[in-house]
Amino acid sequence: MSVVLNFKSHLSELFAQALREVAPDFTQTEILIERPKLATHGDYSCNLAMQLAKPLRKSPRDIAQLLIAALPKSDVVGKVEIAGAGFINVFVTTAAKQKVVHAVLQAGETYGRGAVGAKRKVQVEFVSANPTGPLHVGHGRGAAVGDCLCNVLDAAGWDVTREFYYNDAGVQIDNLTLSVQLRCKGVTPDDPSWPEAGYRGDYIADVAQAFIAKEKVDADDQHVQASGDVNDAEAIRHFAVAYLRREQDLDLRAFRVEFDVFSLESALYSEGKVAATVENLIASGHTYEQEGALWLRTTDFGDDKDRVMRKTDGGYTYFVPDVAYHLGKWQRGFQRVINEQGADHHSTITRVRAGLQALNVGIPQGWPDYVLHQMVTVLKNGEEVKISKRAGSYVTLRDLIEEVGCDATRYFLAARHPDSQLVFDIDLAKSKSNDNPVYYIQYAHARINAVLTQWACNPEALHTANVNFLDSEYETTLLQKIIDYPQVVETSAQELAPHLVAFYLKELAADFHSYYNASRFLVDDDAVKCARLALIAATAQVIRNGLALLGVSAPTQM
RNA sequence: GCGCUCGUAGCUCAGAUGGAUAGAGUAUUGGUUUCCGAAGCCAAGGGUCGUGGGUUCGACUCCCGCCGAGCGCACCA
Repeated sequence: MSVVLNFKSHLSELFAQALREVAPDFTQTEILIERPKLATHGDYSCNLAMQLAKPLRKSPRDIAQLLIAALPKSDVVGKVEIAGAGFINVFVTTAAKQKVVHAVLQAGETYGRGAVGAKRKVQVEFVSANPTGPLHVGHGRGAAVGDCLCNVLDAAGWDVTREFYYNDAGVQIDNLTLSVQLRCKGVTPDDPSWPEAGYRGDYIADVAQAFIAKEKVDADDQHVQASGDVNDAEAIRHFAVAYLRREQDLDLRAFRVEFDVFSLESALYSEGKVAATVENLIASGHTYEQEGALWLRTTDFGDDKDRVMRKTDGGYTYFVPDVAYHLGKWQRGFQRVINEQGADHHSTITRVRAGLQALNVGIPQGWPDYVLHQMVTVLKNGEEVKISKRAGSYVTLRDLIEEVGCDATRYFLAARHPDSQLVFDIDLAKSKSNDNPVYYIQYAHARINAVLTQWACNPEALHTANVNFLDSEYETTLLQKIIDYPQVVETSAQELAPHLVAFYLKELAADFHSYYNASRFLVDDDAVKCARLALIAATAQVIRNGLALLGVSAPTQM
């Protein structure tokens, strides 16, 4: 006999059976089981009776009465009540809830993992910063959200590939090359001859110095040796890109973010994929020539105006390699592709999708998915810091990690809905870092560890604890919260909203802290002691599992 | 002007698929430790969910108008 812990789906099945008996003609009605906000409304609530009121021409409360009478017997279901306009409120038996403790202790770090992803291949592209400067706060948000999203999808059973795409061709790289070259020749940004589009940050001087010193750089499986020849623009370009890629990589590593695949824009050209894509688009009949340029009729696919593909100078606009790149993602067999980007890139969505539709190779409309995070505003000394790459005014991800710490930075950047703008107050994060909710969660974990350490027995003994003793209000609340965890992971993956995990953990920690303050654990009665310790050990496990999804550490002491 | 995202407590933010009395944290005020970690706990005050309509048994949630904020509107990426 398997232990029922997914009460939601279990109840859903019970109500489906009752529905077949009460209203055989309406078995298609969707059965919604939700968690009521108020404890007095039970553990789970069903509004089926209200939905059936109209078609059955009966009062919701009467229908509720019939449904309850037809509900199959289950060990899970305790009290069932009709409330309000016709809600059916179900109270789950404490015995059923108590079973979660051993389930968690047995499952360990796999507790909360699900199978809805069915091992389907999903690719998440995120950060994808151009190698023209250090990573800043905005990239940090992308890194935190993207990485947590990957963790959550993985936990939900998807086969996740993390990918970083970088533009190592095009005008911005030309500007970078020129800027480094000028620096090599001793020209500084305050010189009147410094180009308008040049990069002015101090890091340009670092790159130039390294190039002149003939340094060797390892990045993305490439090993680049600087020639030191300041007149060789191609050598400078190659070196500068590798150098900045290495710097970004070090930052990402310090932020605990790792990628499976790095894709280069230049490779799309050298492998002929851009040219092939252009030919296919021309063959599709969705292009035309006008004023010496080649256009794609993106208005055929919902864009507000057509877009240039090939400029009058013969070069391609950026979105052509983008389409080629995404075609490649499709051909690599990803049923699902998610692009995590800053909201300032939202205009590319329509263009890329239009290009893919125009290719007419069976890519579904609305493919790929996008998660766009809104902009991050940085406050320092109470004033907004304007971020300008060219001017070199920056708040780098490295600064944040060093000043605030990796855990707090990750939590802060991932714990908000991507759609909402984020104010990162550096002074607050630095000077009052104890206010950060991440410490509240970690503290709960450390506290549990302290108790278990003082108990000084083998935790294996907890596997045989008699959980029947866990019946106080604090305990059932905590049990229910632990039971909710797998559902949180699933919803988080479904909504592409990793911040839900962060909020859940805060609630879990709060339930634990309340329990902790109202209870004693190292009591004389061995059976009671083991039961309580088993519960908090399970709580610690869920905290660890949740923090792991956020990429935040779970210290045993702090 | 057009498009995307948003507007919830003084501040920072949750409220998936419409549900019952809209929630946390922080700040403010008061209480809490001879006892396992007080980075904690308990309690109080604080709201016309930007605004005006609409849809229905029911709207913070869906639709329309208006006001406000951010981001886009290149043969840059």
